[in-house]
Amino acid sequence: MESSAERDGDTDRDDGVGTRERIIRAASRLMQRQGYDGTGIKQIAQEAGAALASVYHFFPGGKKELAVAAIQRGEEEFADELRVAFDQEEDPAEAIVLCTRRLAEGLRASDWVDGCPVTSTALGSASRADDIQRAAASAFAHWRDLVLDRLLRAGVDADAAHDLAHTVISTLEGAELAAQVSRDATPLHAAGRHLAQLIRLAQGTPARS
Amino acid sequence: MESSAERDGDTDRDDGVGTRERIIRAASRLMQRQGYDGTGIKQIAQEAGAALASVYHFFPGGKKELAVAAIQRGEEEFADELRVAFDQEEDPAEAIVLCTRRLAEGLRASDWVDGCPVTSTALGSASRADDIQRAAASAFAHWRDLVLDRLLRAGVDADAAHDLAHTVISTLEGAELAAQVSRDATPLHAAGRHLAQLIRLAQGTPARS
DNA sequence: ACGGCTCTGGAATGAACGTTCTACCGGTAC
DNA sequence: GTACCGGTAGAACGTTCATTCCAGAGCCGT
Repeated sequence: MESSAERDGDTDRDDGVGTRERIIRAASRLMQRQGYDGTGIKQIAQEAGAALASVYHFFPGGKKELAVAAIQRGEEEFADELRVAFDQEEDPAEAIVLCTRRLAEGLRASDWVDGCPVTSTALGSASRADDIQRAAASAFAHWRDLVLDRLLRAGVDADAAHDLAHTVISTLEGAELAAQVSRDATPLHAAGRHLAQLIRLAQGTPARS
Repeated sequence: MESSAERDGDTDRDDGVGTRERIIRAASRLMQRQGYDGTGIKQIAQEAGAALASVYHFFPGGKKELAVAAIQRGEEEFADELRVAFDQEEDPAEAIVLCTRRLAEGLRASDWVDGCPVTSTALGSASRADDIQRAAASAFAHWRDLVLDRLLRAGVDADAAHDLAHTVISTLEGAELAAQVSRDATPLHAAGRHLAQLIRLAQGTPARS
């Protein structure tokens, strides 16, 4: 499945990263910007600095298998961002606010083209390939579990925490989408404030008025 | 290559619905399911029961112009749903809950393929065509204004209402996305509950100073 | 009957798509 | 050395794509 160590003897030839890794990165980034159908395999190979045959060597399942790998990569990236935010802010409400701020920064830095890598890859292709739909669903579930875990540790009631974890992910996702489409970070900032409000409410702490 | 020429509901013969209208409907429905790049113009023409040349006759701008029309159609559809919900429920919080329920029903009825028509059409193509991005942004802004208007009439403080309108749209959008990808209505139901909570909170908080 | 209009049928174009194939290179193992 | 194997280069496959063009259908007021 996934081999974390990608070095044989001396490396640091090209980018210090193996070909397979470069292909995944290129696929993830391109599909994030152009969607599944809008991204060609030849384009991925070129962007990765790899040969076309190499793509099919590492991903014999073709474009679909590549999309699954790209989605899993995107899942890990955002999961890391969530973990970092929860690590930097001990208050879960503040952590979510920090998260929205980071998303807004990333979006603006890319001139509003780098949205959620999972969403754009999965939308439109999920109805044709079950593997892709399953990978995207797994990403959402994984992120939700990270939030759920933090909410439970913050003393939120179990039933409320399950619901709230859903809404945190939905709102983050939707706000990033709205911000990307509108080319304006306001949806993300509003989402951060309101999610913090909901989390504080669920914790039993009186919210800011 | 014969695949279900006409079926499902009504394929809109000459029942007073002109060719141009049928093309818009087909484009909107197909791009909603398959995205911009995943939908071919020939497929749209076939689904609409129209000639390929007719598509270019009514939409000389080609696929891009067609996508803009499809997005505008999707905008109107959801705006109507919002208005109906606000009309049926006098409490804005309950109206949003009703809205999430309707979205969940529609999603399940289509076997989780008919998500937000604007999102799937705009994602991935907006970075290449400014017209499409602008149409999608306008859709989000229009929906937001509908919510904002209702919140203001419900006595919500102006500043709070602006923010809350953003979050209502973001969360509805994100929850529909999460529900579609996960093939599970839970995100929408949770979103309804939490948005109602936020709205009631904003209604009960009088404007300060 | 007429020309003038909107709309359509079907073929054609050139480019891009995903995928497959064969030949080849640089190693390590024998 | 020779044999082998993971990885690469590039051409070729058949298909589909968006778009264009033109000849002709249907209908209109005259």
